[in-house]
Amino acid sequence: MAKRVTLAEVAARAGVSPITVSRALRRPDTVQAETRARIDAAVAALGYVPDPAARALATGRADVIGVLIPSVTNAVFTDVLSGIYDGLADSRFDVQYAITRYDPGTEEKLIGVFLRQRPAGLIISGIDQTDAARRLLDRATCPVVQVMETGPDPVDMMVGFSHHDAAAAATRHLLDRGYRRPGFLGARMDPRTRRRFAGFRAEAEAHGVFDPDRVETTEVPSSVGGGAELLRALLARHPETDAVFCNNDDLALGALFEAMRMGVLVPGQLGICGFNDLEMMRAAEPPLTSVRTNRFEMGTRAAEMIRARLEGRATGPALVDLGAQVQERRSTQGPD
Amino acid sequence: MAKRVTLAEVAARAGVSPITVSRALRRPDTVQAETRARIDAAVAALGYVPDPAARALATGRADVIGVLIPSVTNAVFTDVLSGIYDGLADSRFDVQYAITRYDPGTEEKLIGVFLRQRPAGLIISGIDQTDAARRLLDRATCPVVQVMETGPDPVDMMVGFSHHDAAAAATRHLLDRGYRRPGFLGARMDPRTRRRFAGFRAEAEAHGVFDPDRVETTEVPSSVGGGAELLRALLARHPETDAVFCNNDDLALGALFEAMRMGVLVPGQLGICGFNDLEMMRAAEPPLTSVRTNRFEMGTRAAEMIRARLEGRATGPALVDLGAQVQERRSTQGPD
DNA sequence: GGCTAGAATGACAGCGCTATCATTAGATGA
DNA sequence: TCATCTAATGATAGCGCTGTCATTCTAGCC
Repeated sequence: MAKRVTLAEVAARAGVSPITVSRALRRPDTVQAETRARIDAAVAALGYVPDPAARALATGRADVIGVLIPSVTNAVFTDVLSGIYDGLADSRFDVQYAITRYDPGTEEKLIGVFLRQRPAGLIISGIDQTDAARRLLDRATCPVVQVMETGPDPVDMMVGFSHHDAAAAATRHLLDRGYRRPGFLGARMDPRTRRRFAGFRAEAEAHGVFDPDRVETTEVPSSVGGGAELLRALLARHPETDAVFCNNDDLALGALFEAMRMGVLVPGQLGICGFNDLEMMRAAEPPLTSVRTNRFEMGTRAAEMIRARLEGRATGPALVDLGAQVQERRSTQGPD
Repeated sequence: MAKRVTLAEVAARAGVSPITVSRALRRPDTVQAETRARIDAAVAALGYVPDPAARALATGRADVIGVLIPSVTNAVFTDVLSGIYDGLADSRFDVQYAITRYDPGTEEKLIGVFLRQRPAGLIISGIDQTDAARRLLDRATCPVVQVMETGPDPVDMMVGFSHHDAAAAATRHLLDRGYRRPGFLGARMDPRTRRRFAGFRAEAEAHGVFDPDRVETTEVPSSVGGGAELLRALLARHPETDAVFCNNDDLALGALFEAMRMGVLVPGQLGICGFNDLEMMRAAEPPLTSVRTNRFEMGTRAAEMIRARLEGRATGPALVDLGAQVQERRSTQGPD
């Protein structure tokens, strides 16, 4: 591989001491312009790149932002990841991520592993950490951001939205459009999913239209095919159902296809509303109503909050609620 | 944060020297069972976790597998990433990824950054590295795996399939089913996309049915909405088109929805074939034909190849072709 | 001229771990 | 019994960098 070039070699070539090179690289303003120029030339000539491990050992800090997400094959999380990556693009920080597989125990273990590396910052998904994980985080000396949702008692900072309220708003939209026998389709009932269900339920109950038997859920991960199955099962039991709030867009898309197969007209006989507002929702036929969650921005904001803290800049509020917006489309135009 | 516990503290508690603790952790068989037991107890009692930076500095090797992918919001790559992650799950290695944004220059830079950390292994996407990147990789002292496709002259190891041949097979399938005026829809014409187009073209030409004017492409990233637009544009110019080979599944889904909007019957008036065989293809109505690319397995195999090399186990062939399989579904059943 | 403040640079030690060689204790064989 | 070998453990140094303090130099001032 590329021959290792050390600070000392750069220093020798520039005719200065290693520590001066180190300074020139990290705080250029503390080194005379002329010296800096010689050093820069030597760096370029030798193709020097600092060794992150040595730096981490010497400073007791790694220039790493750790990110914990449940899954990397779920677009919801990769959108956030992408935002984080973007928000850190022109910084000295690297993103290092790990996957919890929706398991709090795994998350707890990974938090420990990350903290041992003294990361510059930590971004974790959601608010459902174990007690032990919570204690670890409370003692962390780096900024911590919880993303994906808002809730009481943040560890440190938080960017997200209320899944309960977002689901309630979507449900209200269905009722506003005249649907009266709404059902709920859900897969992989993780905590956020449950809070969405709670929002659906609360709103439906407030209008006296909640029927626990029109709730169709499964523990398996969500998928388009799963959405089709859930709708089929629900309509078999409750053909009177006139709308479904789907826990996410994959399920909604599956529901749409299944409705087509069954000859059920959308939106006339069945309203369909998804959650997350993936790009495909707008392009579907009929276009599918969904709830826009600002995932990319969640990532960029989380990154920015950490950077502001680390760079000693003024930080905004510690809790940022990005809200969620019901994107009304034809699939919930109302019953015939 | 968790108080730092060093090797020395563990050693003191176990009544041995630090180096013995180090050995007990890394090569337990070289330490007497009784000693090891004392050490393990001390490790557990103190909650010791090794400092990766110090280890990397001392060994000149980081226990990191670097992964370079073009994008993290494209399911194609995250499936591979997920496979890699899975294949490394019970190992001492961490995955560290970086995003090239489909830009060879960025990729080149990132390869340099990664190599500087002396990773245990490197996984990169595709075969279109710059000359400079290629030179860097050739001099790398760690295993390197190119994933996503196969090609001549691997840097080291390779797992993938021929995009050209896979596209040709899909095209042949369309022709076998009786379609005679096939078109091509493509977005973000990166090198792999181009090779798929070349496969389509070669096969269509071999059957005398290629018309360069039935090719509709755009440079913007692919999306469902984009697929709809491309199909609309193609059919506006060439209403005689009786089938489309779509460069990926998003485009195919968009094409399906657009066909619905236009009242074009699928598969009777228009056959639609996608690429990658995402889960939704099977669940669509009509179910959409696509080309299965074994992305998760690509990841696990790449991880396994690196592990085998690092652990000195017998390595299989350096070039693994996982092929790609046309999944025939109703959307290409044939014209009326 | 002598003194001081501040800017620029350097010397030194050490971060936590492991590679390398050295040492010790016990086993083996003639 | 003594040399010889092997297994187990230890002492030492150093990976590449940066924190801390020390030193040098220049400019400015009375």
